[in-house]
Amino acid sequence: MSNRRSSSPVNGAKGAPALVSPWRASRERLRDRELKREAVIRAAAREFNRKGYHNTSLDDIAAALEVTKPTVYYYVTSKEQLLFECFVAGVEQIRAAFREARQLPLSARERLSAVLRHYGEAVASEFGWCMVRAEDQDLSPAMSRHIKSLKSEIDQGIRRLIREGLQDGSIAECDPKMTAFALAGALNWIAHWYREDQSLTGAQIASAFVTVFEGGLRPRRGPLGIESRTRRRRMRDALAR
Amino acid sequence: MSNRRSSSPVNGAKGAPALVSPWRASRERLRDRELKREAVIRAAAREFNRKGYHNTSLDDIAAALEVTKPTVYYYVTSKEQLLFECFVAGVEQIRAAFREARQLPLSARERLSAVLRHYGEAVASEFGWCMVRAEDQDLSPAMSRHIKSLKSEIDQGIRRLIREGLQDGSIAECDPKMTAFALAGALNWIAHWYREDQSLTGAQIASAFVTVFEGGLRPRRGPLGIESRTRRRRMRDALAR
DNA sequence: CTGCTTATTTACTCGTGGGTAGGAATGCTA
DNA sequence: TAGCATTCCTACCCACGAGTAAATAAGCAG
Repeated sequence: MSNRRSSSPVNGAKGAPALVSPWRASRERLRDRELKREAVIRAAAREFNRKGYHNTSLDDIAAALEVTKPTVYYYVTSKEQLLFECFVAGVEQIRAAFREARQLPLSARERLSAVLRHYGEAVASEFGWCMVRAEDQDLSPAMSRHIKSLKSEIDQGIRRLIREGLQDGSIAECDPKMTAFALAGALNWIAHWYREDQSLTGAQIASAFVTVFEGGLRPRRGPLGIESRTRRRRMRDALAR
Repeated sequence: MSNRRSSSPVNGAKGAPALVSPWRASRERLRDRELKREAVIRAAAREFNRKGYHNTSLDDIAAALEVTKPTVYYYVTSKEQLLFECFVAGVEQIRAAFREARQLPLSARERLSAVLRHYGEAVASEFGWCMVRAEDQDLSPAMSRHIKSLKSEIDQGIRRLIREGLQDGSIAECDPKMTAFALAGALNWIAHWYREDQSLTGAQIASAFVTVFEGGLRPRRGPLGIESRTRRRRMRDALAR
């Protein structure tokens, strides 16, 4: 980094100015700037995550970066935009999950499960809070519309996978709309409690959830093993009590 | 209502002053006051529900009641308390659901489903938003602790029912903690979208969710009917594509 | 009628926080 | 060296909203 300047004049003196373009420095500054901008957005995400959008001031975010408020404003235009960028960062992870799943040579249910696992990981990630809890109420009508359309896209993607599962027989009879709400809701909610209990990774939680969704609460009647029969007897006893 | 006062003097003139106690008026004023207080809390719940806690000013709440801000402060001591009262009103419905379910002579899974149905209705109710989205971050440490303990009580209640279901065999093998999170999360999330789509009642939504939870996504292999076999073939075809 | 209580108002205080103006470093270009 | 762009800071503005002081209206008690 710092030696660039000292070597530059030497090359320049040899008559090869094209080799070390004079634009290089400015390109690197641009890249620097982009990195800093991302740092601002990540810092905002962390603070929102910790204290909520309304309880986080731009002074807080600036302090977390060890700069002052106007510096933050040098990289973003408003607090609202900051939230929006965090939101988009989170949503992008989920959209990637859909693209990836589309390639998999699996039944629709298995593709859905793959998407849900990624979905859960995204919600437990740094931007999960912003993605899940960015309230339309906190944003201008224009941004609110934009966010709603992104959310709707994800919702429709899940419903579509469910419908495909109904078609290929890998998913049991159900109402796609309500089922999609139930699945997404369970995963979204992770953002509310994950902070407090980090004993599991996002991936582990998502997998546990998917297992519940796939199997359901009601026990499946396979060939009855010994413990299954015991259980059934216990239940009869309990009911007879 | 209004004729009571006109008849009072007549009774009083007959020499039966004890019959119309002089305290009665003040007792009624007290009751009036309580009714007004409840109206304030309900109005707050509605406004929070529409615009969120931070985007609702006490002036808004007052305006909704067609009074002024100090009047609201005559009935509650702070905005925080207002949110807290809304929260408690919501939670109380759920606690009632647990008490009720305890009496039912059913398997644990069925009792759990009954609780979840009431739970879903409560979340879709007037106070659902406040109950579900009251952020610890928005409240003083003392209230935050109080709210957390109430929430935890509900969580433990669900886990307990799940454990009972594992014991009596009515619930399939699962991790009680994660399963409770998944179920509660799906239902809690209703508060995020129910405003927008009121085509179903809270009870209908809750029932649809419970059906999904109980059955699971994976089809159950009963005696294969014609359509089940067709589905399986379709799936093989899809996979072979 | 007089005084006490309840209920509600008008008219404020004051802290907080989003956002900005304008200047000072820093460094690149000519 | 001057000159221009980038980056960051100090010092502000100002709107909004929680909460309050104090006055007023409306009953009711003696």
